[in-house]
Amino acid sequence: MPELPEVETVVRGLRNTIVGETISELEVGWDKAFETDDAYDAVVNKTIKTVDRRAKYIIIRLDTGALVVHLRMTGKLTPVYPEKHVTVTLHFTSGKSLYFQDARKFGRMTYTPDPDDMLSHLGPEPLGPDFSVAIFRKMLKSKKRLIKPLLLDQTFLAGLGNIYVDEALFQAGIQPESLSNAIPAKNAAWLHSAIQSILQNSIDAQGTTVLNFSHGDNLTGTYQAALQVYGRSKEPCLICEHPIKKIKLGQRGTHFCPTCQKKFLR
DNA sequence: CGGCCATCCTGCACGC
DNA sequence: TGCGTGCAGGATGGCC
Repeated sequence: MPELPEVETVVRGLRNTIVGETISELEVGWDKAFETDDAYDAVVNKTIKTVDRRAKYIIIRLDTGALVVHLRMTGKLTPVYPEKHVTVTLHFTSGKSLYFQDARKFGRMTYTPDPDDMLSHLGPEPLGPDFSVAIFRKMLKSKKRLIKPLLLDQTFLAGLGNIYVDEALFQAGIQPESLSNAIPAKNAAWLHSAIQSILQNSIDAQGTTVLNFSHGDNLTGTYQAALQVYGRSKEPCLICEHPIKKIKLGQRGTHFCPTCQKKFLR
């Protein structure tokens, strides 16, 4: 499923392909994918000005207002007509189209007059300029929550998904059931560093690959091979060879090394 | 407030 | 081979 780096790659592709296009028609193939209420008039005959990313949301800004897209698990945006699972289509006056393809139908497209307001509940961007180690330490101290569900909470920190949280906690030596306010300063700094490097390395890896903008189905090549705990249940830890453990935490599959990652409770 | 649960969906891995 | 079952997951909202 698309994590933040995949969404960033999609956004960069869209900047090259749909900016400047004028929407001539909005076609909804799956009602829940786009609540149309007043959207039709707000969207048709509008021109795409910019494409931005906020966390895992894609913001397609129009003359006024914006289309906000979340790909969730299986969503893709592609200029090539996919034979199946098309939930929304934007047709352009140029004759081109943009297809929202989503096999599992979790993805959503929304029209909003004010995207910044719509997304104002989100926490800081992990790669943003304000997300310093000092700030992060304060954020962790201010909560008394299990670290894994906390990192997945988009109002706390925006853009991390299940896979990258498991990887970041492994790199920082923190057991996922640790309490946020009990994490030592050193581990908090490692976690901060791990979050940023995992995201940045993954973005860089995709940026160096030739990809069309329909990319985003899976973790591709480079980064897939770099996963150290996710999906490696019962396989030996790459550091200590102890079997990787998998538990359920906050409804999510959670992978960690019981010996390399310490459980901080107070 | 924090944690847990169900919900939405369908492809896919697995077992018989 | 083919079928049935269960799992996967991001975000939201309800409940205790």
